Amino acid sequence: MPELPEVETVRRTLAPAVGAKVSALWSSGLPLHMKRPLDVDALRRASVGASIEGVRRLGKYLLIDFSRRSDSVLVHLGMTGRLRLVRASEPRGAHTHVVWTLSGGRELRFSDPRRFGQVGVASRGAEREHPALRRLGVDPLAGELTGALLHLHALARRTQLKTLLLDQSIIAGIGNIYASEALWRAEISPTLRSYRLSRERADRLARAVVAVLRRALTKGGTSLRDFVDADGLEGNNAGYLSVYAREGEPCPRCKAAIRRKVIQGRATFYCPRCQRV
DNA sequence: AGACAAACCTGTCTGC
DNA sequence: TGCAGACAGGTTTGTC
Repeated sequence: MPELPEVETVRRTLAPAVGAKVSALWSSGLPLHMKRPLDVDALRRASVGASIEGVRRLGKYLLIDFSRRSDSVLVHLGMTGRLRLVRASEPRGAHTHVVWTLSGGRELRFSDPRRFGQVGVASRGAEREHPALRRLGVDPLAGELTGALLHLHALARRTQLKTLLLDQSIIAGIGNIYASEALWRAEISPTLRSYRLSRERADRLARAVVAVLRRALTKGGTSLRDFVDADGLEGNNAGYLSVYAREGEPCPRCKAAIRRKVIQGRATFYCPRCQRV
């Protein structure tokens, strides 16, 4: 579900939790990401008794910082994960796996039916040494993504361009929806071999990636089924998708029928006429 | 190097 | 109505 715009939307809607003090932590005890059990003790040490100082985002990961604690809480939403700020009186839905009890009668809850998400801790100030964050590439919303950089990485690889876009060690935050959308916007075929990407098209693609992510963010993210922000609100970007999940519909640019093709095991949508190899 | 499949899980939708 | 199968926004791991 959540790619960079969705994760950033969650981060922003968690702002009202800043300053809240954590009094307790509960866990379902079920393992999350890759069947690894939650380190509940580490989570408690990092958060219980402290106040939330801020929430940061690295790629699709969220980092929650606490006062006077050397570890931050690390959250990845996986496919169906939700991080919600609710009143403690609100009923706890199924698939709730971690709950932080906050001051002011509120709770921060992590739920995830498929349990592909992650909740853990990372050393504050040395987050980048965490295995999950060590190899993250540039952040497209931080102005770090340039055509030159994208071109450099593309030249070094022979893979299909869409696969390159999904590689978090190059650009952190693009997922399956926005990979298709950015390639459509840049008018480049998802199957183009990376090393054949011209510098000019790399510039265009870099701009397209940023534009597509920025617009999605202004719409509060894309909700196709599961995504909601910390307040439980769905995003409004789904209606602005040009090709994703629109197989057979006319291309908004040239009216040719949009096609679906599996690349790297993931559904990929593109216009066969105006996206050229 | 890279393509591919499977694995981790549950829910939903489709077609018979 | 029931059931099987396909599919889902992510990441890791293993095989060829």
